[in-house]
Amino acid sequence: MAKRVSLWNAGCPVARALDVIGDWWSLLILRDAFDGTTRFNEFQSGLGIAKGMLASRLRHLTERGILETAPASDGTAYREYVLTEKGRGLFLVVVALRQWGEAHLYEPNDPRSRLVDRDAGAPVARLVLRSADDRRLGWCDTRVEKPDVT
Amino acid sequence: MAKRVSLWNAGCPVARALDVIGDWWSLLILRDAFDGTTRFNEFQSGLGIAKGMLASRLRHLTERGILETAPASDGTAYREYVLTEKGRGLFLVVVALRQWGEAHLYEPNDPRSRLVDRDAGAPVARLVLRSADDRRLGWCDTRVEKPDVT
DNA sequence: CACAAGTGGTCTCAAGATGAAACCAGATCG
DNA sequence: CGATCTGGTTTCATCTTGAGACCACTTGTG
Repeated sequence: MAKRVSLWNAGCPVARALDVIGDWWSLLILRDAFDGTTRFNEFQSGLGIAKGMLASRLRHLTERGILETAPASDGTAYREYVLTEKGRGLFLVVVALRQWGEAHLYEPNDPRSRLVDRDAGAPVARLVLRSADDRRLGWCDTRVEKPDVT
Repeated sequence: MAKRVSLWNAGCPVARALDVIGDWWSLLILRDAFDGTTRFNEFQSGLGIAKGMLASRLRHLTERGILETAPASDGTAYREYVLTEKGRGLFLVVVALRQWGEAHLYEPNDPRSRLVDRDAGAPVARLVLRSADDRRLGWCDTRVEKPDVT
């Protein structure tokens, strides 16, 4: 689905990433995929998305190598959508969004889903940015280095 | 700008976060903001966004407490848009997107911007998800725990 | 096997979101 | 003071999205 503007050729990885998953639905579809959803109808009823949109998004994510279709694991002739390695790489993006949402968008006691460690059952730790030599870095300890234009 | 569907009341922090910054332009605006952009015209020419859209997005981000307007730091009577504490919290989301883009969307030698440690000048380390007791966690080591519905 | 229901879509149409460009008021510059 | 820059608003044409009808194939039921 051609966007009005394509960022595909941008020299910035953020822009290129958004070109692939920057629309309203893609990250929600991925969130559900990480949560175990695999079937068209599951996505559709879970998200309340229009079928046409869902078909278009799933096609797009598949073309971009984030999802792939596989024969249904329950033995029926239907297909299911599963995350590829590349798609699983987006897990941290979803986690970062979740942690920001938890920290800034809820009152302390609002009910909300939590991401927990499967073994311990405890909430996961907050993500932290570190330098190559393992110092903790904040936003202002970093800068963006433009590519060489030589 | 009311979206067709609002996710604001979702019990999922990911959905609620996307309700705020899930559209095509918001994360790009934030990326530029993290990169030091503060003025309307800077955003507009840097992104190639239509002025109406930009005004609408900036208003939205301001209403949601992610940006705020301040008197221009250069002494003129103009205003500038700066990130709030809440907005700076989105830094890790942008970093996660960047790292995924770098890892999966570029050929090894394609030129691209990099996020580097300001002191050492070296690229930052990859984000890692850890448990409360500091074990490294992968996607399948976690699960989403739904809120109590008692 | 016949038939109803479920799955995984496509197609169409109205409404909403977006891009482009004109226009404008106040601030700044020379 | 007039020209230009900044930070928008308004309007309009176009693209995207949501809702729902429709359809082919699969599965389940008797």
